[in-house]
Amino acid sequence: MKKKTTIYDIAKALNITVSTVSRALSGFPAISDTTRKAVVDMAKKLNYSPNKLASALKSGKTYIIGVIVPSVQAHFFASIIHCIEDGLKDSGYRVIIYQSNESVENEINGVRTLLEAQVDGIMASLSLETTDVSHFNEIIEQNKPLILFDRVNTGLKVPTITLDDFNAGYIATKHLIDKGFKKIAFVTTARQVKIFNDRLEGYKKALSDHNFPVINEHIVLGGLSIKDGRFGAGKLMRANKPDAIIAGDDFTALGVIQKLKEINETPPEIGVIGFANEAFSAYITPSLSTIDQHAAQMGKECAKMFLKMISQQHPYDKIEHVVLNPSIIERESTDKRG
Amino acid sequence: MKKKTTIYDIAKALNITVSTVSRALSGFPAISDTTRKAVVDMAKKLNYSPNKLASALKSGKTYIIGVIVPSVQAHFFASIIHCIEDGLKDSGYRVIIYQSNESVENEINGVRTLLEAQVDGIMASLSLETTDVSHFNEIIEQNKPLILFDRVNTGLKVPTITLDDFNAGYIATKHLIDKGFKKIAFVTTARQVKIFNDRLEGYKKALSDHNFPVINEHIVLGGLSIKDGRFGAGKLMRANKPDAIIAGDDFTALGVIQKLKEINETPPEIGVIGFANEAFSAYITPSLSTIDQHAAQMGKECAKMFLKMISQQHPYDKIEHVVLNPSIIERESTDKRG
DNA sequence: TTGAAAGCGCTAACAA
DNA sequence: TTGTTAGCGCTTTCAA
Repeated sequence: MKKKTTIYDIAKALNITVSTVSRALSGFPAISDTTRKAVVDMAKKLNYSPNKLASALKSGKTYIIGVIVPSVQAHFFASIIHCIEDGLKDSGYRVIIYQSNESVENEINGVRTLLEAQVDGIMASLSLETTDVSHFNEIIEQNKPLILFDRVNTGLKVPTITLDDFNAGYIATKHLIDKGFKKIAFVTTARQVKIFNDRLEGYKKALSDHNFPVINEHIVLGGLSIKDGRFGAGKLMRANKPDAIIAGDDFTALGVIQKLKEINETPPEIGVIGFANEAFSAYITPSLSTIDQHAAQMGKECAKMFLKMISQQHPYDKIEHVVLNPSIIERESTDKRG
Repeated sequence: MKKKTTIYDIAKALNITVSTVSRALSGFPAISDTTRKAVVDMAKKLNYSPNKLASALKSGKTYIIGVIVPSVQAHFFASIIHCIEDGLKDSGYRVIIYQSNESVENEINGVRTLLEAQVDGIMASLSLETTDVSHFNEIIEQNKPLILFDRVNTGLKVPTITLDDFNAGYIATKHLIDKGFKKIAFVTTARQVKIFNDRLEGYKKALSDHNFPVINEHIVLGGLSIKDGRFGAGKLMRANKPDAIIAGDDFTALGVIQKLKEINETPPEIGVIGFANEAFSAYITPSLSTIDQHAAQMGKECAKMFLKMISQQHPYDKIEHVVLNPSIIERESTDKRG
């Protein structure tokens, strides 16, 4: 195994000192063009590759930022990550991803691991399990930027990028009302997570704004998954049948649709709408109406926010909260005719 | 901004030396229990968090391995990553993901970035653009494990984990033949990428094994996407119409199905099968028959291979090639009755 | 414009 | 069982 070349090798070969080499390589201004060229050429010749670890150890900056998400298998988070990377790469920052798999324990581990890796900042979307958020405090204490997105928690005094989920719930409901549905049910998670609560509240508000009663047995609290969707739809259709169902996310909506098809109430006979615009939502039959959560924009805003925070001398000098507006994507599953 | 605690702070507080602290913290055996306990307690008290950078710089091991994939937005790669992480976490290794977005340039950058970050090894699946693979040589020269998976290249003398794609193409074709389809077409990429070539060859072999002619105009070479699928299906249905279409991947198959539905040749009237078992494939209408690529198993094998490589004194002492067998998932799109 | 030298936080060989 | 000390490869202050 051949020894890796360091700036010492370059220095020795050119009979200059490491400081000169370091300066030449890092674009320091006060360097003669000849020296710089000689160094760069020699670096290439010796096949030099900088050790970012050493640089980071000395300078205290790794140019790596950590992103904690529940799972990259959800299209929404994959998109966000993609856009965060995109928005950050011109500034030389790289992203490292940590998946919590919806477990607080993993999330705590993630924060620790990323901090030990000396990341320059962290962006996170909370796991469904997370209620206590004290494990994030260490980031703030180290004065490193922490940005929460989508699944946030008001207990932390940090910038957030969110969707207006109350409004998301509201417009989903209003859309169904506008389409002529009169008995609208809601299948969602029993967990006390802000964004899901907000959607439910938006639903209730929309109902009462339009003089519809909020019927308790029309709200099914369970989980969010295809299975939960099937279960929820089954339960709803057994008694006091609704004529439309809002599902907490697109996976759940898919389960609802499957169940409804099985019992010959194929949407839009019963209207169905979801949240998140997953990859499959446009392609199932009937295609699923859903609320678009603007993953791309959310990722972009995260990147922008991070850049803004490190440009301030104190990252938490002013804490901004960006709220994006959801929009509805109308497809067949709510397209009731007549 | 308060100063971070280091092992020096712990040493000072306990009136011992840093080496003792280091040993106590890293589970070195020859340490008295009292000292160890004192150190651990003090570490907790001072809220100590190790600087992995410094440790890595000194020890030469970061316990981070880099994974280069075309995109995490493809369900297949997201699953693989998940399983790689899973198989590696017990050994203390973390994964950092780099997306090539199907561009060689990004791939080259990825290798460089990961190497500069001093990863302990790299796993990669090649971009569609990649033909020259010399940028991977540096990894081998540094004697670090490199494992290629799924989209591999025989030019590199490294372990590989692949699917038997020839067989994948063969069984997809055979499945259609068994179902009674007689004029089977193939829509795939024009790029010379091994796995796609292999599938096509498997298709040809299956045809000739069953005494069907290989008809040139039944092979449409373009790209792989929903759009390409629509285009391919359109082109095929214009002249010398096939009665079944194999698509290079599930996205392309989705496009094919969309087009066929539009012209009232809804599958399985015309049979359609894809590759990859994407997230949506089970849920579209008709549900899509496809070839399962065993992402989970592939990820597991990658992790296993890496662990094996680092356990040898020279990672490339013996180079293994793991080939997984594809299996077919039969759904509605090929379920021709009578 | 360049050099000398200290040190980032940790590990590990050697000594005691 | 613990201490001493020399680095890992780089950046950066101070001096020349």
